[in-house]
Amino acid sequence: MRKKSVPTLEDVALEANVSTATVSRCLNTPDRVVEGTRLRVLDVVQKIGYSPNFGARALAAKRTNTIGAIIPTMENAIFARGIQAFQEELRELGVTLLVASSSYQEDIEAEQIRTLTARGADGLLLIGHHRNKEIYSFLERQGVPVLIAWVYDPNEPTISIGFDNRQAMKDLALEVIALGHKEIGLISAEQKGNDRARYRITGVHDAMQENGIAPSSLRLIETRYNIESGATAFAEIMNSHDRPTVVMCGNDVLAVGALRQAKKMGFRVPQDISITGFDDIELASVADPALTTVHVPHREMGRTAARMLVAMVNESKQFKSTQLMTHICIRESLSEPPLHPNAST
Amino acid sequence: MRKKSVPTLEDVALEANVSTATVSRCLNTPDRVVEGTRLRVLDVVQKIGYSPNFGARALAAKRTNTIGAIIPTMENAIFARGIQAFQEELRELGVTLLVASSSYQEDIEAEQIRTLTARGADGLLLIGHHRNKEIYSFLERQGVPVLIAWVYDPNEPTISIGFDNRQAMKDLALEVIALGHKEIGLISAEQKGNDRARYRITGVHDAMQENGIAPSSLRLIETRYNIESGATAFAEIMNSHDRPTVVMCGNDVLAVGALRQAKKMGFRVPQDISITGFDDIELASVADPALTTVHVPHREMGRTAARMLVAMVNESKQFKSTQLMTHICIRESLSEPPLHPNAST
DNA sequence: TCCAAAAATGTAAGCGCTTGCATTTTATAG
DNA sequence: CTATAAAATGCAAGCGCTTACATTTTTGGA
Repeated sequence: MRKKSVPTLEDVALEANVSTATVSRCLNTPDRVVEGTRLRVLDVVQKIGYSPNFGARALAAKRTNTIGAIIPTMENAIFARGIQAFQEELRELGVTLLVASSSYQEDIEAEQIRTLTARGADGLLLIGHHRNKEIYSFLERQGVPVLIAWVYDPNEPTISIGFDNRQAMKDLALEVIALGHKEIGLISAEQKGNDRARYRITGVHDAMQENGIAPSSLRLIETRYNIESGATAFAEIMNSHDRPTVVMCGNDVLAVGALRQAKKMGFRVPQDISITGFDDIELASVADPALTTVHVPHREMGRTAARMLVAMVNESKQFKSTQLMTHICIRESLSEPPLHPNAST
Repeated sequence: MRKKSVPTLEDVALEANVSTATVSRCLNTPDRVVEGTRLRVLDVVQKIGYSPNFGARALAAKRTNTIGAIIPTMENAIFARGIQAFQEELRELGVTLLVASSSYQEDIEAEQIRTLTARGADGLLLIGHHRNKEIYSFLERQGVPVLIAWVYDPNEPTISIGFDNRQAMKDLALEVIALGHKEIGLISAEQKGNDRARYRITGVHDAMQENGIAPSSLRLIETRYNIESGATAFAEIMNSHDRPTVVMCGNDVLAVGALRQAKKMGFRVPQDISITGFDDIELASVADPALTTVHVPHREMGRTAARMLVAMVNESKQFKSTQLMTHICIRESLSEPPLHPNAST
């Protein structure tokens, strides 16, 4: 029976007849070891299947080559593409990514932040600015650089990479209004702890204001982020006595839910009711009718975020927030309002 | 200026006037410390914002309360729901989840396995049985229990939790054939290194065989896992001289791509061509027409996997593979074959 | 009040690795 | 061939934590 315990640096050293220091150097700074020795050592490493203990390494070297990311959810595609790109780029930079998800809950996020930090993440990617002050000071105390993604807000103290949610949604709302819509419904994710949602709502308000439509006339429903909730919210809006002519949605997932519910309730989209989304995830173009939405450059955001964060870890100079541009993606689900709004159903 | 360095156990001990052992116990086995002391210590912990160093802890305790999972991709929803459930359950068990994705590449997966192991994952969740022998022996040497998910195959030496991909696909194919289809197309993920794909193909073969249809008549295309590829493959199949009357797809993502392409090419689904999927992810019910597919109990699989794996880590007794049942989910995209197959387009 | 057993706490030895510094070996030049 | 600088390697001190074992304190019965 093979010796059960996992081989350590020392085992390699003994077997290769060198000191542990040399083995360590073979692994970390190979050019500081003469070729013969190096080959011999690496051979032994192979042979006995040595694999360095990460904890010990982190402890001794105070560096882990690891970056953590905490996203609100893995369950829908909103963050998936961006994170995937983030991970790919990190890999190329020789950095490992640890992902955790918080289920949109602040306390869970805080816990995950502690976990990842304790695990020695050299840097952290977080979504959105909104979170407890204490967390920021904790992070600062730990000396862990943080990059905020999916938002661009140069006024926040923490560096961010992303887009202007408020402006993007405003642009879309302007488009909607330009088509003649005055009665607007909005299905949003819950604002609490979610600044993206908040910014987007404000964007709609802005556009209404600018066109002399009272922002208070907005039919706003806040709900959880999934298709079902989108459907329910849509039903609620459409069953009220003053139906809007367009239902804008805080993201594509909600919009797809709305779309489905519209179909179920017998509304034709966009003839009877227009629906818009946000994010331009795959779902948006697959839906029928295809969703008019705001295109977000997820992959670009992920890759850039990776490079920025790694730079932040390595260099201590001051970085600045980066803005990415979104654009409106006109597809089929948005048109002029019907002439006789309540004709159908 | 505050002292820059991160507080350690010793700092807490000094401040609270106890030994480091006591502080450690307050954190790990609070009932072994008298209340007064415990409160005082925890107070100090709070005050100076102490957070234990994971590496040191893992090093000393030889246990990390962490489980790793490596999935082929985060980019589409196939694994998302299962992993989300897995994570939720782990959380309840007080275990942290580390997720990595391999982009369907064996070498990347091997690397991630090493990484997660080195990081001290107490156990590992992997998808599918197929991988290099060496990896299994490496894992065994490291003493890291492994659970394979998304597959059930009691003949494999490694414990698995999942469903019988072959049988499930066979059942669906039987259904398809029962409707009268004889000309069958199949869009599959690449078989290489993907036993789920392989099992599913075999399942279709089985059903054909059983009905006296030559398995060799199957129009099979292997492609990458995304909507676009599904669309391309569908076009290829339908542009060939002997079109099938039904295109089965290895998963819903491919099926949605096929659906989209069908629409684009002017085929009515299911009147002109039937399409089926596999997995029953959200996309399937949202698509138009809604996809006939195989429902996989993702959440149940995730939760059960979590409990099993944690048990495997804690108890060393022998575990056995668990099978979950799938069922066919009949929706709109499948019907009888058209009377005059090549009437349209 | 005293004593043994139980409970609480302290002491200190590692866990496996990196790295500054000391020592040995090799290369270079005179 | 020798002296010296440079390269390679070894030595050993931690990194921050857990835990077996030792010591001190508390508890409770006689």
